[in-house]
Amino acid sequence: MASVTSAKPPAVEDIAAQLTEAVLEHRLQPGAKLREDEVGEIFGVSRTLVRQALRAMAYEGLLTIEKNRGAFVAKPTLKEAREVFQARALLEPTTARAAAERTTDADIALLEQHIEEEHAALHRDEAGRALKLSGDFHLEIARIADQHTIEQFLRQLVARSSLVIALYWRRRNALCESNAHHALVDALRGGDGDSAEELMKGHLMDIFSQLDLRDRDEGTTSLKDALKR
Amino acid sequence: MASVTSAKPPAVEDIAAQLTEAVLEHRLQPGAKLREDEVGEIFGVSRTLVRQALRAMAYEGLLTIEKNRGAFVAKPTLKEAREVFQARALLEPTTARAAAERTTDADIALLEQHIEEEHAALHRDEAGRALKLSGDFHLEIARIADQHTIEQFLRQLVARSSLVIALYWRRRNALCESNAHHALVDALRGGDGDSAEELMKGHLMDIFSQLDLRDRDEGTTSLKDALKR
DNA sequence: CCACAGTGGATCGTATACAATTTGCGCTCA
DNA sequence: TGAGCGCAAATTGTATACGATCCACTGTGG
Repeated sequence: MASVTSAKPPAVEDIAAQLTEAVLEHRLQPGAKLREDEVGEIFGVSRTLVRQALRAMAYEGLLTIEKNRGAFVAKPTLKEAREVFQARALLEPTTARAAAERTTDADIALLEQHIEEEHAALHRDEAGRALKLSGDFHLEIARIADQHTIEQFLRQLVARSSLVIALYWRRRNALCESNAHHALVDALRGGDGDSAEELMKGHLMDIFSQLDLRDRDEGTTSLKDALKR
Repeated sequence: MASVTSAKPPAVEDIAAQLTEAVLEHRLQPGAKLREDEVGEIFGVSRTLVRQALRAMAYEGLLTIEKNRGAFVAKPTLKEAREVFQARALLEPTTARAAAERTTDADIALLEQHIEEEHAALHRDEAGRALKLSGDFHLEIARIADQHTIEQFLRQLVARSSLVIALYWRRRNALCESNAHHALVDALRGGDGDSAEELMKGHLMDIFSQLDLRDRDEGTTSLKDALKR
């Protein structure tokens, strides 16, 4: 878990941000438990603030809070995994189109820097970090489109996508998609809304198709039930 | 504000639910302040639970929490108002189409009952209550479509729509849309996805066009900026 | 040897106490 | 008279204390 480098007073958002980063980078695996005392001790705050942070993350769908049991990194079911990408498929292509109409040179530079960092992270064998940066790329497009509401929804969906990938990713070999991001930047630079929309649609389908979402034995869905017969 | 009719121990969800209902029914106007002590006294709980409820509502976009100042019923800006309906336009038509494929007789009965209640509320001159029921109708469709993730997003959007309507509704005369809901039910009953999608799209455009979203002096949107020139 | 009830420790849920911040009022002084 | 300073009341932010719940362990009885 991330160390506390700040001088004195970490706020709720800091706690949530660091924990979120750890989840998105797969340093905290789905199912991992986050005890309030433990987290509080790490950040040097009382449980009050920790609870706020954990609840905020639960609202984002990153954690599951079970009454009297504690907070756990969420484990999306197959159905939830499909829903996440179905929702993204509804929101992102149109948003990419809108972004194409408004992209500035500064935006392009920022996006390219993003891709660069992602590439560098991969080179350093930091797959988790690369994945997070890849997600941020998608959020950046929503920001360019100046659609704050959709951006907030996408924040949740991208985060939950990270959990889905942690659970259902097929191959272990790295990414295959930095091309897709490059192509998107080209479309945005050219102000080509049609292409941007189509590229985004295809990109999402690509990711989705690389997940293993066949029905399977649902993990820890009760050994008891499995043996009941 | 709603009285506490329950016997003994109101939980966080109860508090949030009652407050939310009050906002959706316009018994609490945008800008209204919710003091923690006051709310706590009404519900007979400590500020701890009230704070949880208020934060939950803030995540839904119903309240704005200003640090050290308190919680206020949100006042969506023009931009936010537009964004809410743009997001709904992306999510709801496709969801209505999906719902048409899965609608059962029980669903139809429930939807019709909904319309009936809405009508009755209007007859009793409870415009706020009718508005809330109208929102629930839209959520019900997402539920029928079995899209839990989208339903959650829509819950936020519908709730915020209620605030938008409180602020930007043009005419004071009642509703004009119970027809639209009837037509949707017909399409769903017939399993006609195409119609359902089109009807929903038109319905949203209708509502949107009845809002007064011309640029205007944005209330408290920073006197400072307004005087800067 | 296994099943099961009792018990203790760990952990979360809620209330309360205290600290920090804001805000409005009144006082002073030019 | 009016502007500015400062204090006090009100309100929120954070920490801590206490109670409730869950869970694993242990010991006993069959």
